[in-house]
Amino acid sequence: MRLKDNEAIARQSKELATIVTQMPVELKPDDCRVSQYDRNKVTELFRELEFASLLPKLPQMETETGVAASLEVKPPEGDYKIVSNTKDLDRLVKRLSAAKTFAFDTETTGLNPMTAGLVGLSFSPAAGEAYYVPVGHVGLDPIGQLPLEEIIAKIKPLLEDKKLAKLAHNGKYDMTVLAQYDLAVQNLSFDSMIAAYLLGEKSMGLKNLAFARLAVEMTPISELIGKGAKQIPMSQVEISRAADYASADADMTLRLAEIFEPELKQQGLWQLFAEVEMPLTPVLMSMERNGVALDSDLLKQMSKRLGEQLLKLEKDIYDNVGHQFNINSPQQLSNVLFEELGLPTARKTKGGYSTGASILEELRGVHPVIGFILDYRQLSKIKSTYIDAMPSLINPRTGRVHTSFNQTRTATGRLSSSEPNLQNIPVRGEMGKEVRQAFIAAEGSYLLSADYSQIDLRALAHLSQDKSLLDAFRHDEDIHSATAAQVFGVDPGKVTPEMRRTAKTVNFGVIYGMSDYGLEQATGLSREEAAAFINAYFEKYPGVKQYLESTKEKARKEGYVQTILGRKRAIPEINHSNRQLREAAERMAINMPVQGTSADIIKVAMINLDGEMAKRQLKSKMLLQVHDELIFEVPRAEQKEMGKLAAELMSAAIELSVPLKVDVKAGPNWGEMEP
DNA sequence: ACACGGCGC
DNA sequence: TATCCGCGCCGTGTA
Repeated sequence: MRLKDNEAIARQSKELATIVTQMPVELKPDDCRVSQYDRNKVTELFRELEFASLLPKLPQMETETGVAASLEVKPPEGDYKIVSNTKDLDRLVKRLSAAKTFAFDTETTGLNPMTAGLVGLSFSPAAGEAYYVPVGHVGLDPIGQLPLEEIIAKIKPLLEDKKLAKLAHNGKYDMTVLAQYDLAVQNLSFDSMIAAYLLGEKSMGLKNLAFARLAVEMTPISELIGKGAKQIPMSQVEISRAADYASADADMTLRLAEIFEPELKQQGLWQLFAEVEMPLTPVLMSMERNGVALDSDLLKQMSKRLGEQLLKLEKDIYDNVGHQFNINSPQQLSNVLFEELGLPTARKTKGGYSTGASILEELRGVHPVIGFILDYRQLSKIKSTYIDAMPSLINPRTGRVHTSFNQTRTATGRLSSSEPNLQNIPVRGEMGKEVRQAFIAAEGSYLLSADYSQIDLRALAHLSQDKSLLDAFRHDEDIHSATAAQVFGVDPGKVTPEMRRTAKTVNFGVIYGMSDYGLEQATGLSREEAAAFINAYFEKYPGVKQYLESTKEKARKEGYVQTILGRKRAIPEINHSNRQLREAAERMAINMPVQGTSADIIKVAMINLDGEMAKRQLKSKMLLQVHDELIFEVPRAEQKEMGKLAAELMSAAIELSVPLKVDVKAGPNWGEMEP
């Protein structure tokens, strides 16, 4: 079920949306947060969405009109108070102190926590009890505000007190905002967004969760600040209205935590939550706040140079084709190549024939324009995505780019990075390298990179306990060469580069659930050769084959698969009657435990490293994580110690049946690093 | 808003 | 018989 389906349904009927939100989890009567619903409508909807098999699980009708009695959706209700004088503020501080645990939330002027201004703070020490402290509202308002300094001075000791447990929804955001006010939140012990993520909720927004899990329909923020061009900042919203809104946020966060905590425990996810995900949040916050420095001059110079090269390529392309057109439009390009020039076609898309790189690559020799187009594509991608877009993301205050690491985005447990995505900076090719050279270390420092060698395959070796794979890693063999030797049946010394390349493709292919068709596409092999290779592979690695089977079996039986730390991914379509959907589900089931175990490992490493760096009072800073790699900014004097520490703690993060090997490099920028 | 294409691991 | 190998984010064109 995709989110957009839910949203479309939600527009028509909130009640149906609620039911569908619960899908495809087994429905219990309690899950229907509606006063009534029309069973015919639901039936129709489920058939349309191919959920007919779940119809018997719908709560039974209790009346002849087909109306089931259940919970009712309500607006947020509670005792919400505004704190705008010293006496009330002092009282609030005492109340929160006594509670030992409280939820909090911030209202700000924007979405970017690095630049947003604080508008107000809300607190909830108990369900149905919340307080709003306005600090940054502007304009005339019948309700007053205390001075920012007084509020910070009194709230700071609470938020910085390690003995008081804080709850928040997307707490990294609030912590980052408050950090700009020199307030370092300690002991964020429960983030309801992360809890929802681990529990496999479809939508992680507070409003959606409150609706689906608490039967509370919260006010959308657009009701306060508007939307589109007519938006106003929260600072211009009346205090009384902001207070209700913000109080509900803190209140619902607390209530969600109360139901999520037992669920996490019951599902065996508590340790992952409390000892990995929650401790990771402040580490990510500091990485984001650290940011990374850019060589703006180099970017400018590259932009100019690439612009000139692109103009030349454009001319070459137009000359070859005979007229001008928009090369960036796949549709127009398809027309030119396949209609006008009559080149052989491959895959079809909606707008015409596919013009992807792998297809153009096949046509390289057929027409001289193809080479120019491929070059154009490559340069244009690098220029627009990685060069021209970057300067606008430099924070004027820090002069650095501060990516955002999202902890609740991926299906496997990996992090993702956005605004900008620093996890997909080019690395291959001349130009790719040059882009990386624009990511530089501060004066007197180096960038240091520590990356896991073959972590996914090591995770596979551990999970599958395949004897040959374990052996290969225990003897620190070149795994792709070892695979090639095994599968081609030659001596390790006799493996050709070609053989190794094929073996490498297959090693990765296994992790992705590759078919003979997939292998054929990815290599030059014929279908038969590909199938034979895969067969030979599984004969040499029977443990891997067995593991893949048992993983799929687990998904079929339990409905989910897991990583080494118990992280779960639901695989709802594993038993689907549509073969394509079912096989796609199988590939997800195979891939998630491997990719997710790697993610578990590096997360633990990050937490341990952050702790040890603080303990040793190192000046080095963790800047980036790129799935199997950590990048630090390291004063020259700490380079040796930091390299050793990173390698040690990354290797020791989680003990597997095979060693975890870590390679360390350093240099003045991300593009020029040496061991 | 969506599809395509393309960058990373 | 035909067949998209997993996970992301983002710029561009098209609607």
